Amino acid sequence: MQVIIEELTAALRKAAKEEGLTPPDTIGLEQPANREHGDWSSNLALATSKQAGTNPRELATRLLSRLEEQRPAHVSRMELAGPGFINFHLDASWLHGVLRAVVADGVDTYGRNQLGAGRRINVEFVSANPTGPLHAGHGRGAVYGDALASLLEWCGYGVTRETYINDRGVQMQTYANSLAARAAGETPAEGGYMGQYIVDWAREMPADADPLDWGYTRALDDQRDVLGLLGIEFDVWFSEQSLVDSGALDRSLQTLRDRGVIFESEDAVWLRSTDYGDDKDRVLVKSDGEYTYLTPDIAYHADKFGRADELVNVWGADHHGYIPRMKAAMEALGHNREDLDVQVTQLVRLMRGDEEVKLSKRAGDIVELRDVVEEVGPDATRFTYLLQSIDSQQTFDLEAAAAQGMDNPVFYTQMAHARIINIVKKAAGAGFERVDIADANLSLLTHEREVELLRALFSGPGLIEVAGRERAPHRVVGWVRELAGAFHSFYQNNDCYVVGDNVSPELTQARLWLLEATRIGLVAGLTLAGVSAPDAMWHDETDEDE
RNA sequence: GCCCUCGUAGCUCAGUGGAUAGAGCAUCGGCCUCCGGAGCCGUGAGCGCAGGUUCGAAUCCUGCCGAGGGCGCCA
Repeated sequence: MQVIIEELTAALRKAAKEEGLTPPDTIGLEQPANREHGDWSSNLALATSKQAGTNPRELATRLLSRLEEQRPAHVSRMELAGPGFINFHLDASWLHGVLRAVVADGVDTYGRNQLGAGRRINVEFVSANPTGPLHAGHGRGAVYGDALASLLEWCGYGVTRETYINDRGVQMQTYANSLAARAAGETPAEGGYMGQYIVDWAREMPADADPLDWGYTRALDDQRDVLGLLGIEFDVWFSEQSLVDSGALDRSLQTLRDRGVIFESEDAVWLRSTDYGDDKDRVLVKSDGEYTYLTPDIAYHADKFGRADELVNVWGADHHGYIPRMKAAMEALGHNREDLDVQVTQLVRLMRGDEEVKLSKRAGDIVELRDVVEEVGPDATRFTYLLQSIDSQQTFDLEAAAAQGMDNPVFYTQMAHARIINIVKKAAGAGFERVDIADANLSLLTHEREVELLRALFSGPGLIEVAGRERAPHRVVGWVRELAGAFHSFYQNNDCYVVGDNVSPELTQARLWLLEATRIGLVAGLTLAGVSAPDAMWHDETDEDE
């Protein structure tokens, strides 16, 4: 599918060499935003004019005459433009090859790449304390982490989805105490968990149950359940306690000691993290003999490095200050700091229309993720979380996310898929089944709307690779919305009926294949987002007979 | 005070160093008997401020202003 880039690049490189220049390793070639600037544009002359000892426009003119001697395939016209760009105008024929390639790939292959080259990558996300339900903020990290994992799989990584359970330490004990207090009809002690869910769960708890064990299971089940609603399943639920039980924690502490990066002071054990870029040294073992939070987490990350080549952590914004010390610790253990990538999700503000949603019915000062999913549905929840870059704070409007209308991006995108399914069904009803693609005359697809659709399909794979590199699944979502938009424009246009009195059977065939390619793109994009591609957006009486 | 993220259209947000910065909603003006109904087409309006690097900066660097978050022998 990228063959057009290779051909144009090769032609440009050849022309540069003929001019006695050493072309850069990667020749700039892009699809200009402005269609008047052609289908493809190269900055080669701008980038090498200094080397050539002439001005960019002069150089571009010379390169153009070289290119004219052996015009690359599909090129209908080339021109010098602006400060020295070389613009290529192509026949629509280059896109017909794209259509064939998309269809040959199918939904399971379209857009895949080998960015990861089979490297093992561990994506850790959610990692919430097993002391209560997940809230809306967790939802953003959960959906982001899951979509990122899917994206990385698509980019040729071997992916492990993992979450860390903070199942030891004071938080757990506080939680158990709070449950016990509520079970006894008392208010939890100062600093305890005050949410309504504690009251509810204490009521469920059998009288003879151990609040710690029972509460742990109850919270984890709740988390697993709500994640399941969103289609999120972890390969590994990693217990912090297991690091103590297995001796892994002591071993990693010993390794740090052996490496000479530990010192003792004021009755505490410290990591000399300032040697590795941290702004202060960190306590690993407190003067009372207890570990800090950091210590088991170091052992945990060391364990993950034993199972993967690269680590990605998805953390909430409130943990960002923790990054330098964890990177320092990994470097102190001999790992590459670049192999630990921490992605930080900024805060989510929940709205319902114009009104800010601050309180959950049950959880005290947070809104439960479960409430969000139940109000807007799994697909819309995922899609909405994924609309924006995690670097920006997000305003999540429950009302808008739940709306059944084209204003809602998830509905809009899924609707494109449903429309395609329906058109194909109607075509079949009119006696049109797709012929073999080799027998279809794709060169009939030259309408502006058709060309736009094909361009969107062309750009998908490149965009997915960029998204994978940038760890930015929201870009895939942006792309699939664009594809849906291109389809809706095509669909709505009165010149582009697939089946109709004014449409030749040959054109119907070509358009059916265009629909199939579009369907593949939509399914691939929606799948990467973890969102369904429904065949219909609603049912009426006649449909329900089936 | 130091660190992180953000600051783009009236609003919510995109934008891999490229040319005239995009989309949705809202405004205004057209269109829609057709495959499926919540549409389609067009219009106006913007890169927080000041420097710097570059042939070229919303993008990279520095400073300032503003918003949010973080700076524990808490987790």
